[in-house]
Amino acid sequence: MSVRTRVAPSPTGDPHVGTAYMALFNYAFARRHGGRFVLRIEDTDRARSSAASEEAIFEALHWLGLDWDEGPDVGGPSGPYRQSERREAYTQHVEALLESGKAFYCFCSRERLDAVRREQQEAGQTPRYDGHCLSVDPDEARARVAAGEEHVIRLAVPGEGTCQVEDGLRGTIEIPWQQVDMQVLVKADGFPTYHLAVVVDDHLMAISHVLRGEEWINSMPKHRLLYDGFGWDMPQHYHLPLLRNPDRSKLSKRKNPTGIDYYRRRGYLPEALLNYLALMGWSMPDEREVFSLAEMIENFDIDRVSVRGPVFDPEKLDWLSGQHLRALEPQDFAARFNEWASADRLASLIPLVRERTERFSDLAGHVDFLMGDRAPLDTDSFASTKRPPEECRRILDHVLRAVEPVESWQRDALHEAISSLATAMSLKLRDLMPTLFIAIAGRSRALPLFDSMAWLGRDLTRDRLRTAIAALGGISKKEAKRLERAWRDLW
RNA sequence: GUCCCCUUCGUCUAGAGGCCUAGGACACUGGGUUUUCAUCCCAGUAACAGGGGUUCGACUCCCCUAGGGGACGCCA
Repeated sequence: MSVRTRVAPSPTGDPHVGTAYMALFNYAFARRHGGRFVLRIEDTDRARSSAASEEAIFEALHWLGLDWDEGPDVGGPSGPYRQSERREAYTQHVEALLESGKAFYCFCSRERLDAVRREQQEAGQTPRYDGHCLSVDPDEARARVAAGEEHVIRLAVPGEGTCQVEDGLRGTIEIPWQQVDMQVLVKADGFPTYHLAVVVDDHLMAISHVLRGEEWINSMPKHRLLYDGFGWDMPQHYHLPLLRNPDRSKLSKRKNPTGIDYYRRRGYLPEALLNYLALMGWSMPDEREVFSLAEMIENFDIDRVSVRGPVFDPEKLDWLSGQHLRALEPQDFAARFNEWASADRLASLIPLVRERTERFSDLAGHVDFLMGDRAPLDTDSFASTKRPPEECRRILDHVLRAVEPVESWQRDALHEAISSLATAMSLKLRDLMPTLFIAIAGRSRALPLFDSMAWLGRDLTRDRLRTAIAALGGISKKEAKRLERAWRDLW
């Protein structure tokens, strides 16, 4: 059997380092075994998926050099590779499940579902569908569906016993069926959920080995039921550990920069990021730590993956980046630098600096905090704002919250979000700005701030606000509560 | 709360019963090279969560406890 692996990101938001991590291991595994690596887009969530995000995923993976043999943009024998374009496959297969009684129509209202869930939670049980619509006669159900009644399709789950599943890294895992929910397979909008789509697609695309995040372990029984229901063999599954924040919770953008683009913009070499990610849970047989993607592939052995959730450590990434950078020949170094400080990026800065420039030598001084890192900050850095650290922290905390929901990270949207924040705080925008200038640019006079924030991008901006707050003494648990309340009272 | 997974230096890890006085890397500390800084080199601090077994022998196997994480959505 030939080896085929896949990475299956969902195109919502900015491409995540977790996606790069999964892509890397699936890529290395496929290459090591002379197999094929597939990119599949899981865009079954109509509300959140976007074409822009999909494009950003392609771009990010290309930058990393993790090229796929089959995918939505390059095609392949198992296409289409976008789940939204594979709907007949799902409806056709779920029909078989319906006929054999392994899936059933459900007409329950969300209100009823919420009520049931609440009761179960109060009774200390695992929230789970109570099987209400299981008792609806199949013919009656069909009639109701035909009459246009809103419905979903659910997976029928055994009431007793335990399910055994195999994880390549952990061995046999047993989960009581009682714990497994009668998962929705097809939503009211006719789109499949992840669980249906992933099983159908992995089979139809002949995926032989699934390397995915640990968060999916508890879904294996549902998938097992589907594979059995279809009469298919289950691919070998390996659940890789989740990348962690320093507090060991799952790596999240609230606590860490998680965008691939963040690392790209800060000038990390893609090979360094890949090298670092490879070290998260995997090691070379000879314990070498600095290596290339080719060397990783050459030595890749899934059994050398450890299952402990590794904390993402930016300092070690920095060191690795230095190792790769210094290994470059001067002309390559220059070429790579050129690539990073691309003509397009530079050109996008010109409108901001032109009015302020008389000689080219003025330029570096203007864009230093954009192309480069912002100067390191401490409490004194904010002296010019004439605000005590506590107030600066409050402003920055609230700015962080205010820009969080901004979808299109553009100047006008940022301007609007922060203006309304100022109004809500009973401040003039210009009273709020000095603090923000220090946090973002590191000085009180700099290029237009909203343009700068837009240019920096979401992660970099968020990171600067966060590090500025830390420089101001940080936020204690008590203060966090106070800020949370103050924020809520604002609106 | 229920279920599942995990537990070696601060962090990433090596370790598949005796090779372990537990090795390496980052970070940190000290020293050296260097006009500065950085690089580089050398040295140092620092860990098997706890308790029971199994065994002649446990970091390695089993059980319990504790801690951490994850899942419990018509999100993936």
